[in-house]
Amino acid sequence: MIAHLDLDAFFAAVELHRHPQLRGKPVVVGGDPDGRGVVATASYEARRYGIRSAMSSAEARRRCPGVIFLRPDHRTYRDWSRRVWSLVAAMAPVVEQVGIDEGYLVLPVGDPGEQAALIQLAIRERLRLSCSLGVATCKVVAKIGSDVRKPGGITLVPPGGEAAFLAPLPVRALPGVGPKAGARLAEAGIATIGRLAELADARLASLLPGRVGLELRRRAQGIDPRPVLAEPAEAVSLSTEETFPRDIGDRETLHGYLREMAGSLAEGLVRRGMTARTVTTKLRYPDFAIVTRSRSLELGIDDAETIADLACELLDRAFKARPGPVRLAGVGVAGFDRHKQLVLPGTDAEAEPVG
DNA sequence: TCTGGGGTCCTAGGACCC
DNA sequence: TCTGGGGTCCTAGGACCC
Ligand SMILES: [Mg+2]
Ligand SMILES: [Mg+2]
Repeated sequence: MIAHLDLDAFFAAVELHRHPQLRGKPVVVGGDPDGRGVVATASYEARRYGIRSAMSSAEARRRCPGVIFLRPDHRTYRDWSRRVWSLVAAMAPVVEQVGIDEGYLVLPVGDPGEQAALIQLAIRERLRLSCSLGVATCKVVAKIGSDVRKPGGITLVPPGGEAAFLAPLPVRALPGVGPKAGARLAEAGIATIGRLAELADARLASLLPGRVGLELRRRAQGIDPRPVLAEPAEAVSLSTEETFPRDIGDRETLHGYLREMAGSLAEGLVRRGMTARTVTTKLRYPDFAIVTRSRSLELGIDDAETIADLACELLDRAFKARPGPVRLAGVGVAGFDRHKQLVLPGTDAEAEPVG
């Protein structure tokens, strides 16, 4: 059996440790309510006012004028996250962290419900943090399980009971069914995971085309062969972006921001001992449309100048397709290679034509 | 003064290769 | 010489997750 563990209102919970006088009050961790900020996490008291993650901070304040806003402090959350996951790692044989506040674990031998309760208790007693767990035979069922009795819940789905557990739940509870897929399914009258699970091939293909639909139907049936991985996945991209308080149309001003972002990306690459072969510039326009332009090089780079020059050139290219102003600009790098990698002598064999 | 920031993965067409 | 069938890489866009 495996478990999915998810910390409850994690950012808000960490902030309540730093500001205990705020306990019991509605608290939002998020961006500027007088600007373009959004809610990252709302405390459970704030949720009583209908405040939710991703809601604009201005809307959150309309719903609860007395709500206390705190800016996110990711470094501190990462520190707390490390404490949680090293504690869990000491109690479970295999741990795969998949986000700052959640992960999968293989439970130690013994009664799975008891083991999950022990881990939950340890996190509560040692770190004073609340978490929820789902225990099941596969990832997707464990993950949904951790969600259904939040906060502070444990849900155990017995082997063989997966499909029956999932069937009555709303289709949006299935990870991978987001706003778009959820709306398409709702239009078609598919409200529950059970209905998705029993869709015939043709109907599925018309509603959720491609491999995505096939995979979601398998998950809806409680079938998910993904293993719990002991090794963290290698990063495939690194990016930084900024939403401006006011839209910016001036090319030179944007170049300045892009150069700054290029600098922090270069730092990130050097710190990781990586080089990148692809640079991408991203723009978001007032109508929320996103335009990206990217360019790949033959050799990897990790210096601020080169990334900055490319990012600015890509912005100019994007502006030819669609001129500004923009509300957001960003730069990303991808196509990583290990820095100072040993170059091996060529081992290519001559390939034969096929067919 | 609606709508963050950092990510992953998928799709689809064209280039190019065998 | 009316037209195969892969495969990979690149680019751009998009859905989704926390
Ligand atoms: Mg959580
Ligand atoms: Mg989570």
